[in-house]
Amino acid sequence: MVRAAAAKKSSPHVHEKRERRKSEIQHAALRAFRERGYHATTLDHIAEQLGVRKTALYHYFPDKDAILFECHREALGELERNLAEARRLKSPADQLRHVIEAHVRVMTETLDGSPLAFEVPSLSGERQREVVAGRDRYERELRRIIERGVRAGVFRDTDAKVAVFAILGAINWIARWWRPGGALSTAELGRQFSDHLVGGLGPLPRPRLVRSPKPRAARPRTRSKATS
Amino acid sequence: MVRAAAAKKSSPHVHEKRERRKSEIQHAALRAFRERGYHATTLDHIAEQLGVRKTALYHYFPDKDAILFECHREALGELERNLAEARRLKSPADQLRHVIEAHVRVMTETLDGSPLAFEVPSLSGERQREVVAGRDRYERELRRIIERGVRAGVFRDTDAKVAVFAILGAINWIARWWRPGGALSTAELGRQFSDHLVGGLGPLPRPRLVRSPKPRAARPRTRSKATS
DNA sequence: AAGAACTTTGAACAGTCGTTCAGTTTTCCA
DNA sequence: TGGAAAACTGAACGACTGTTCAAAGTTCTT
Repeated sequence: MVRAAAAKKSSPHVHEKRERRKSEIQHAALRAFRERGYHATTLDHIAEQLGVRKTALYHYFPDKDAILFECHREALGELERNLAEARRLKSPADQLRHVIEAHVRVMTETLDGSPLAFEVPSLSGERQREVVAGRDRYERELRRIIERGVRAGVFRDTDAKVAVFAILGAINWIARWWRPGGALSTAELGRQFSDHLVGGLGPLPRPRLVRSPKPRAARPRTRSKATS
Repeated sequence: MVRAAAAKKSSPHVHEKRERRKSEIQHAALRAFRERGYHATTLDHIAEQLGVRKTALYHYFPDKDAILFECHREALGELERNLAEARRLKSPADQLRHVIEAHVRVMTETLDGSPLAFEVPSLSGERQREVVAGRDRYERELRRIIERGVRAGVFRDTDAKVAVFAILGAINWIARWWRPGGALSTAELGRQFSDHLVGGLGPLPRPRLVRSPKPRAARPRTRSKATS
């Protein structure tokens, strides 16, 4: 115990170096997950990118799951930071715009285009619960922004839950087609996404063409309760 | 050879029954893939839902991959049929609206909410190539609709590629939160999606708030060439 | 009712991969 | 420079799971 305490404080920058290495491992893992997905990625794949045997990874993470978990923790942290920034803006439209553009930046720059969001179900037990809780917090906050926008009249009356899912789906899907070094800058991508996804919440410019003879009033008024 | 030919034509409705069973297997597989993803799904999981041992599946599909592949083929077929329907509509906005709503219907009703699109990389070799080719055809067609809308002035001048990715991302993500039996009808979900995603391509209702001092004209004019 | 065709089964195999661990190499500090 | 701490390795294990196959069970046809 005394030894452990002594070892812990022995040298601050040893611990720091270890953290840097952990981060390297995480990024190598993210790149591998992007190519093959979590389950199809072996520890050998990750280790190979680092010029190391897979057993070396166990000095930094207790198991494969933990690598994915740490990636999620970091990503969620960044997203929450974005939310905090957005809260300083006035209008719901600006807030939503900011969150979208910042989220796009996280997807492309921080996560290197990795499909982290796809791999939540790959986490097991307690870890999955924690990540899901964080994700739910984030989604709830986005929903609130939209609901305030609806109340303020800047957004069309819409199901906020569905709108948030549409927005996050579009963003998460970036992992499937965007690659670093593409012609499209992340800033421009973010801008186009926010134009598209925030703009789509505004009042409908044209009256919707009626496709069926049913009167529009017959449209059910239910608000969704999406299970899960 | 003669025997094989005779067996093939022996009875038409035997073949039909076999097809029905294949379809049952596919749907059981889809449900399993939804819960755990392709790689985390074992043949035992699929077989268990059918009250059968996993070896029985080999009478219908040569391997696990083939089950996923057949699901993809069917889904792509439906999507192409939707495109054909859309082509009969006049305006690009209506076409896009129709394709989106029909695609949402495929996601929820046909595919039972299964994340098929997530599992393209799980396919191997030749099969993956075929599915990717089909998907690319679909995406290209959507892009054309948007480009015509831009030329016609009903859509804002926007990068069609990015817009299509945003739309498909939102739709594919449905698999991650929608569950059969939810309060939201698939028709209503489709309508809200098309409102959101088509509406977002219209002219921006409000002038964009300038966040940085850089003049908007400085925005690069490049069209994206997303790698892959 | 009998035989053929179809369907399902149980056992077994083979390859993959996460994980453990004792020991070696490297790095760092006194 | 010597010794401790940290980083890494190689070998091996064990569980899982896709796949094969010969045989048993079932369904259908004549």
